[in-house]
Amino acid sequence: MKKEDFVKEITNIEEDFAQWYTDVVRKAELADYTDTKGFIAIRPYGYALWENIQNYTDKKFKEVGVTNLYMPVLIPESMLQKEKDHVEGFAPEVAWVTMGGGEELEERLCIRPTSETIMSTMYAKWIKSWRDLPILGNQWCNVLRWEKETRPFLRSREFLWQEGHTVHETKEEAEEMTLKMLNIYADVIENLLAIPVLKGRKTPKEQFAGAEATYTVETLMQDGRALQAGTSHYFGQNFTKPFEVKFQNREGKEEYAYQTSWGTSTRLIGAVIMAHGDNRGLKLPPKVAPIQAVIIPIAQHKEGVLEKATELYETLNQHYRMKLDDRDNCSPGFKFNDWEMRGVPVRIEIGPRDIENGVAVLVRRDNLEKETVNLNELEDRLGTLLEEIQTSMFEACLKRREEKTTIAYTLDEIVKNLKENQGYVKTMWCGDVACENKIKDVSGAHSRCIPFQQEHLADSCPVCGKKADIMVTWGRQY
RNA sequence: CGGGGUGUAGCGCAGUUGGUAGCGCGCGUGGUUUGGGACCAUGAGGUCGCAGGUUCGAUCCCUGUCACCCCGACCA
Repeated sequence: MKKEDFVKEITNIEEDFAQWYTDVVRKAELADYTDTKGFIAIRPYGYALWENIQNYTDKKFKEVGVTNLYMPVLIPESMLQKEKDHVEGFAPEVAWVTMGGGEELEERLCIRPTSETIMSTMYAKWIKSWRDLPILGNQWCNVLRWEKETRPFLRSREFLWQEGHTVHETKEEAEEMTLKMLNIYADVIENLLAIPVLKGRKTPKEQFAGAEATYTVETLMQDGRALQAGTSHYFGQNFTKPFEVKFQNREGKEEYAYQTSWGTSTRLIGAVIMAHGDNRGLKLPPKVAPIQAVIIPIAQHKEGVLEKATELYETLNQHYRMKLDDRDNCSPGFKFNDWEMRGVPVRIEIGPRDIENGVAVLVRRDNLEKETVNLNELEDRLGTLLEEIQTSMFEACLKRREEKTTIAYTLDEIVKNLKENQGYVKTMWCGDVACENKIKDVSGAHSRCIPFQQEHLADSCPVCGKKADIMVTWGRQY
């Protein structure tokens, strides 16, 4: 087969980013479409990625005292109705169960789009006194949202996520928890997934249905579109009042508790694909890669090659997630491309020539640089190389984000910058939702957030010209 | 949900002015190969997205529907 034919295997990333994305999802065997719209099958390689994200995140949760629990997938309609804003926000995309055991149900049950209502209901039963607080619960589960437009990992009708729901004695403690969890998300995304985040608070318009404040970690993809990667909400007493989550405080008086919730999903897999990938396919940061290095024997039928490769595998596999590709029905060249498509950070080539010289060849996926390493230094070098790759992938991503971030002082500039550069546009904002809507209408960009790191760019709002002292970052989103 | 596009073998595509299908890759088997997508031989694999309609006959024409992709509106 000629080389040009293989190039067509996935769409060129510069030509059609969206198609490139779905090609990579399929060719790297992360996920596949099923017969039901918006429901994907996550394949073993994609699920392994999710498990690595889960393990890292779950450990961070537990370090701050969060414990896992599980709530039912079905929620009675009356329970969902209790918080007005929340229902209004979610009702349009809820799926309902109306039959059971062949009979119509007395009350229809919704398939959870999120679990604030049932969590609050159960917490109300468990909380009597201030001594029962805080409750720091989290569940790893699936939820359903009947989306119109779907795309693997980024927006499917069913998705896997974690949702944490905590209840506190005081407003201050709940607010502190909200930010603590946001910082864990930032840690996961930056340190594990090698994607820089923009931390900030959502504008009231973009806030979660029922929240008093929503904080977000925003990421930017290679095509310049923004992706909300995780959110953390402070609810105040918005849910504890209708759900009667009450406790006797230290003075013996009955009081409503303060609540938070926070979530991140398999969408993070989509973020990894779109933040790092290239025309060879997926590019995985070493820390999250299911396979950190693949060993490819060259001329493996020759005396001693496979033995040496196996020996290397067994040694390295004690400290790294390794794979030995000993398939005898494909050529080395095929294997190189195959593992590049799957984004494995390092490839180790070992052939007769290397064995004779006591070396192996290491090739890094991120920039395809090759180096020859003595076998007795291989283990150490692999370790430092994986760290180097992790760091340089983060830096490359950060650099792209900086290049795609601009400042605008007028409405025209916002539109112009988004058209020319995509990416983030920073402006001042007066705080009026009318100006926010205006920007969305003319540019197609939503406010990403009010970044924690504020800058004073100007004195007035680019839309209405009134006094503005809030800086907002805008961008077109997924 | 509006505008546009695409559905033929696992993947990429031909094709039949209406007479029920072919190519390349991949896959099975045997052999030769192996430092960037190997080669020879041989073989398996398709109710032409689905449902109606027109017709002696539909993969092809008509209608509907479903799925996927793109651009908008809505959302993790």
